[in-house]
Amino acid sequence: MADYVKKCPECGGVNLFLNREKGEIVCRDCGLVVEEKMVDFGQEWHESEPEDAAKKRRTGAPMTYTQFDRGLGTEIGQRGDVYKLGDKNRSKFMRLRKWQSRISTAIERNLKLALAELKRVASYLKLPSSVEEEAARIYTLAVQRGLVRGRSMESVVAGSLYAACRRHEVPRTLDELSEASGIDKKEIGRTYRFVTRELGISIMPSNPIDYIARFSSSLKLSPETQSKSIKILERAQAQELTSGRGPTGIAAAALYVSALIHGEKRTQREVADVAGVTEVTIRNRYKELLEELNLEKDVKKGKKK
DNA sequence: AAGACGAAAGTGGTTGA
DNA sequence: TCAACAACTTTCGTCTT
Repeated sequence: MADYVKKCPECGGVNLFLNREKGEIVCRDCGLVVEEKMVDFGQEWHESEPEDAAKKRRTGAPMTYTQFDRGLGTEIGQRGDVYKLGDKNRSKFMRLRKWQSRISTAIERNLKLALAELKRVASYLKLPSSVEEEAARIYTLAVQRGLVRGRSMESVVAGSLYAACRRHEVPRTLDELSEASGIDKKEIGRTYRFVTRELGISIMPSNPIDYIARFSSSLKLSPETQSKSIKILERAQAQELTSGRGPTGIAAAALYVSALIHGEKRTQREVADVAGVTEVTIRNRYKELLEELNLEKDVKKGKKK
């Protein structure tokens, strides 16, 4: 499912990730979309059954959204970088301005505020623009369904972003979302669950491997260590070691082991902080990994270096 | 002195009656 | 709605480097 190719033109990172499903290559260090072959990011409720009018109807007025999607989709295709962000924003707000004439002012005003907040949080987290767009779409749907009622706008924004991250397999932890948005972690989790359930958005359980790139670069580990940890994770998954466990803990443990193997020792504390788990959790996962995958000898080899 | 290890008790979320 | 349960955290004492 994942291939690693060449280097990111923006930051020189090696964490380029090809997502075949969506046909895009994303740099996981800086979030740059390096290449995008497939334009349509539309959700399944739009694209999967274009002729099925009954199903379409359940999300309200699909044509408006489809146009919205398409318009943005072509923009994302450009080799956007920080310097071009300004242009993108401008055209997005132009588009929003167009909406003003069509949509009631109450909803429109809320959206404007919310999208500004969304943009702020997204850029704080350095999220790819595709994720930001997805989150905006989710939020818009949530507003139309009246899901914001009784909840703060900010928490729904955070929840939408979290959902968008998960869908695009560039996961951020609830802690990170919480720090960026200033919303309580629990609250984000709640609205996230609520919104995804109400909108019928299905989300795969997040994969520990998705966290590796980011943790690894925070810890300044070598690419070898990083790919080794992914191999470890793949083996662990094959042996059902990962199910039911928190993905961040497993990712952290795999990274810790593989750092030991390659003689790039990091303390449990360091890894734990980056991953947002405790040392104890790392130890537990670490122990499981060692005995299930007999990595003891490899670790010893690493120590000699 | 710092890190690693493990036991024990506590917390918040999920599940199933 | 409530109790059981698993994963994770907190805290703390001991061992290792």
